[in-house]
Amino acid sequence: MVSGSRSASVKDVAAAAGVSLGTVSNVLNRPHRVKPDTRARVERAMVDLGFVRNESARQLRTGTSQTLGYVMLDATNPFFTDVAQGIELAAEAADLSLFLCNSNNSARREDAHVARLIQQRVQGILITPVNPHSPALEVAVQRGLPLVLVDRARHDNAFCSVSVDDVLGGWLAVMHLIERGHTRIAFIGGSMELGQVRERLEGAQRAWAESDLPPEDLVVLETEALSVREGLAAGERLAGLARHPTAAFCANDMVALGLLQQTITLGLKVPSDLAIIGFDDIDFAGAAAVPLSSVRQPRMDLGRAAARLLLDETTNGDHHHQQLVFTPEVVGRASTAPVRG
Amino acid sequence: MVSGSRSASVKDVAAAAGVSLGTVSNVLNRPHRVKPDTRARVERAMVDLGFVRNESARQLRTGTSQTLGYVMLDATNPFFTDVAQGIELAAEAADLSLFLCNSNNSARREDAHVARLIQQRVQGILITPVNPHSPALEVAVQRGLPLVLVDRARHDNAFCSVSVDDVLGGWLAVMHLIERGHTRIAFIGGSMELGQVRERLEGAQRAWAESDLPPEDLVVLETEALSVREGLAAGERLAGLARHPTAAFCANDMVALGLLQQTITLGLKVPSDLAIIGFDDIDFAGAAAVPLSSVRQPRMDLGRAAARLLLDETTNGDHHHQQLVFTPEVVGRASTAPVRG
DNA sequence: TTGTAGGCGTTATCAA
DNA sequence: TTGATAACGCCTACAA
Repeated sequence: MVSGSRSASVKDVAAAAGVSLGTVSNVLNRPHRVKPDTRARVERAMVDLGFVRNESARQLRTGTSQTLGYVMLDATNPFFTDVAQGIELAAEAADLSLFLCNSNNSARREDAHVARLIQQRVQGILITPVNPHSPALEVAVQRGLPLVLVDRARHDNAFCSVSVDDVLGGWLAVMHLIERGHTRIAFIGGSMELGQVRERLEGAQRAWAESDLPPEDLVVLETEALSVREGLAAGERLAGLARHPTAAFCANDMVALGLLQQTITLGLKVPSDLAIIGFDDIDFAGAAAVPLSSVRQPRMDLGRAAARLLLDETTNGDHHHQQLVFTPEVVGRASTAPVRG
Repeated sequence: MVSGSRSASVKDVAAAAGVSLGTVSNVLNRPHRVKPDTRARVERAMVDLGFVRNESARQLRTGTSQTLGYVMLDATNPFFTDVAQGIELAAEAADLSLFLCNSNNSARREDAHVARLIQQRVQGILITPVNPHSPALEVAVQRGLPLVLVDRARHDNAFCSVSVDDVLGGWLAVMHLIERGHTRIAFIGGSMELGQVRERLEGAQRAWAESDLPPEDLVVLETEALSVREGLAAGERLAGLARHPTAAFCANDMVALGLLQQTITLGLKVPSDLAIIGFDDIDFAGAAAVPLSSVRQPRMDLGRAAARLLLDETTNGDHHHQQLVFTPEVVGRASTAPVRG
C-alpha cells in the first residue's frame, strides 16, 4: 500500500505476482480459469499494492459503464428524494452506480447535467425534466441512450415514462374541497412552465366546471416556484384579495406548508378560515401545524418502476416504450376537515 | 446525427472534416491554435456527427477526472440535502461534476459507495460518515485521495473537516430549557453509534451538571435512528414513563417533529405539557404543528466550506488539513415558549 | 498551422 | 492454465 505514488495498475500487480498481465485480468474477470495458487498469489499482490480497478479504462475498453444518472427537479423537495431512493434501490439491486444530479428547476442546469451524463457514457438517464420536450432529451434518444421520464409523461411514446395522473389528482383535490362546501377557492402554484402545475390546475378547473361553479370563483395565484418560501408569499397575497377564498389547493406540499404557516401567522384558523390541501403527501405533511390534507403519489414506487423500465430498455432486445401511470389518492386530514356552518 | 450506431470519435470527426485527428483535438483543447475556417469545418463535422467527448478516454489519458463525490448520511433529511446543495454550488463554480451517494446510515453502503468513488477515480471525496474512524476512509487517504469530513470532525488531523460544535449545541439546547424552568427533561435520539448523537448528549449532560440538577432527572431515550418515525415511537415511550419530563431535547428535527406530532395526538399540549427543542433548524421546523425551537447549523455554508477545503487540497501544493468548526445557535420558537406556573 | 505517433489501464483474442 | 498483443478514444509531444 504505497502512499503518494500513482495508483497500482494491473501491470504492477502482474509484476509483483510474477505473472503476466493477462492472468491478472483473468483473476479479475474469470477467476475460475486460473489455478488456485496462482490466483492466491495475484490476490495477495493486489492487496499489497492497494490495487483498485480503474473504471475509466474499463469503460473505455468494454464500451459500457456501470452507471445510471437521475436528474432530479428539486433535491430539497422530499418528494424527489423519495423517488430517488426508489431508483437507488433498483440500481443497487442491478449492481449499478447512480449519478444523482439536481437541476433545481433550471433548464440550463438540466441541459448541463444531461450533457455531462452523456459524456460519462452512462447506461441510461432518468429525468424529471423542467420541460419534457427539451431538445436535450431528444438528443439523448437519437444517440440511442435509454431515457425514462419520471413524474412526467409524453404522449408521443418517444420515451418510457412513469407518472401520476396529475389531472386526476387536481380533480380529486378540488372535488374534495367542493364536497366540503367550498364555493370559492384558490389554486396556488407555479411556475406554469411546469407541466405538473398546469395539469393539476387543469384537473382543478375540470372539477370546478363539472360542478357548475362560476369560473371566476376559482382564483389562480401563480408562484415563481414550488417552495415553502413561495407558499409564505402566496399567503400574504391571498390575504390581500378583495373576496377571500375559503379554501386553497396548492400544487405541492411545500407551497401548502408555507401557506399554512403564513395563514396561522396572520391570525387565521385552518380549516375554518381557510382550508388547505396540498399535493405529494410528503412525510412532513402529516406533521404540520395543522396536519395537511394532500394528494398522495406512490413516491418510492415511481422511482422503482422508472428504474425497472430503464433497465429493461438497456437489457431487453425487444423493449417497447411504456407509459406507466399511477393513480393518486386524496389523504384527508385536519386542514380540510369539515367545519359547521 | 446517426442513430443506432456507436457514437462518433475524434477519428470520425477528423475524417468527416478532412483533417487529422490532432487538429480535432486542438479544436477541442486549444481552439486558438487552429485557423478559423479549419475550426469551423471541424465544429461543423462535430455537430453533424453528434460528437460528444468520451470522458472515460479523457480521464484515462489525463489521469484526472472532473468529478467529486459526496456520500451523505441520510438523503431524506433536509439538513443533508441543504449541505449537498452548498457543495454542489461550489463544485459547479469549479466546473466539476458531483456524484451524490446516500449511505442511509449503513456502514456497509457507505463502504460500497467509497469503493465505487475510488474506482471512478474522483478527484476527492466529501463524506458525512457513519463512523469517522472507518478503515475505508483511511484507505482513501493512503491512496492520496483528498477526503473531507462533513458535519463530523476527527481530532487527529487525518483529514480536513467541517463541522458544528455539537457539544456546544447540546449545551445550548439544554440551557435554553433550564432557563425556562424545566427540572426534568428527556434527551431523545440515536443510535449512539452516531457521533452527532453522542456529542449532543454530552453537551446536554454538561449543562445539566453545571446547573446542579440530579443526573437521574435527565432521562435518555435512545432511538434506532434519527427519523420522524422514531420520534413518533419515542413519544409513546415518553408518555409511558412513571414521572413525566416537562421538556424534551431531540437529537435532530426529524425526531422532534415526530415527537411533536405524537404528543399532540396523545392529547397533550406543547409547550405547556411538554416543551420540545430539536437540532438542525431545517425549513420544516418553523412550519410545524407548533413552530419548533431548534439549534441552527449553517447548512449551506457547511457544504460550501467543505467543498472549498477539498478543492484547496486538490489544487494547492502546500495544503494543510484544517478543522473548521462552526458555532450553532438556538432559535427559540413556540415549542419552548415560557408558560406561567 | 497541421499531421504523426505513442501511451494511459483495461479487456479479449489467440497462441503456447 | 498462462502469456503476448492489439485495441478502446483521447491527449500531447514533436515533427513537418
